[in-house]
Amino acid sequence: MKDVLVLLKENNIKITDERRAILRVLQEAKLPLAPADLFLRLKPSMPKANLTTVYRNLEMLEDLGLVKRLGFNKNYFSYELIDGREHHHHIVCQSCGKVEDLENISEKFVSEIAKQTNFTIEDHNLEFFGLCVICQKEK
Amino acid sequence: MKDVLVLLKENNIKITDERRAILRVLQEAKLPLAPADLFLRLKPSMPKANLTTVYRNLEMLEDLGLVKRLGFNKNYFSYELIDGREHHHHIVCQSCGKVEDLENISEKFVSEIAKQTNFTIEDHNLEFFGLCVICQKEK
DNA sequence: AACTATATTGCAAATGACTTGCATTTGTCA
DNA sequence: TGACAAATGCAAGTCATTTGCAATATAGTT
Repeated sequence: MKDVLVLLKENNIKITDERRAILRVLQEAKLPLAPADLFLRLKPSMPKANLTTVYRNLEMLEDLGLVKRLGFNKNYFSYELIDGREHHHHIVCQSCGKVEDLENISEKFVSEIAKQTNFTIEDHNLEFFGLCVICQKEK
Repeated sequence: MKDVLVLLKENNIKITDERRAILRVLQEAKLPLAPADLFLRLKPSMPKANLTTVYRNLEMLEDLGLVKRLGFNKNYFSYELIDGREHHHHIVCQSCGKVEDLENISEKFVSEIAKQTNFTIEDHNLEFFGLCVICQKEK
């Protein structure tokens, strides 16, 4: 968490209560949060939290590369703290909505695509959808 | 294209001028189109085309599995005709926006994820972003 | 501790993609 | 051709997200 504060300072970004709270909630959530959801979780400890500010801060954190925006929901984006985490992807249960992380997706795979297309690959998004173990049993 | 008309009939869906035109434009585009873009391309041959109808028809075509909705643009979805095409993915140039198809992504990859997570995998979205050959040279 | 420059916030209003209600029109099939 | 269900057009609504601007807070500097 130290690194984050340093990075903010380096970018002339002031450390406000709401920012600290947003970072904390993201960290505690351990799952991608939609702005509205983050806002709700912020409220208890920060009654004057403001949804607009949440949006602005998520955008700022994304620009700094501290947060990743994920588009697997139909009507809104979710945001996840990158912190020092490994690059990873997600698998989403289509029945209960649970999100699990996928670590260890081989980079070999990405370089294969680069070779195939001659693109320089800067980023990639891999999303998997299906039924988690619990929801499989409920069928 | 015959199969499409048969499928529509089987679902009590009427074949209207606008539907024929939408299918033709999607087919000619050979790339995913946003509803607004599709609407523009529709206009010349169909001056009374209506954006609401475009939305409604894309949704219907998606429900029938004739069209795939893609979310790699920030503010809107794009739609691509599936027709008889192989399941495939896309790589998007972050500079010029060009979209290329990726065929031959190994299914081995998907089954590996299934084993790792114990999910039943129903769907997946793989998107790659980078610089195409032309835009690499312009740097 | 007060001062200043600049960043941040809060609120209300705007935006823009997409959806919906409903009256009118059109396709299909007997 | 006629009847009925489905499709369309238009206007209005929805909802996530963005923006303008005035008020406030932060972080150096005196």
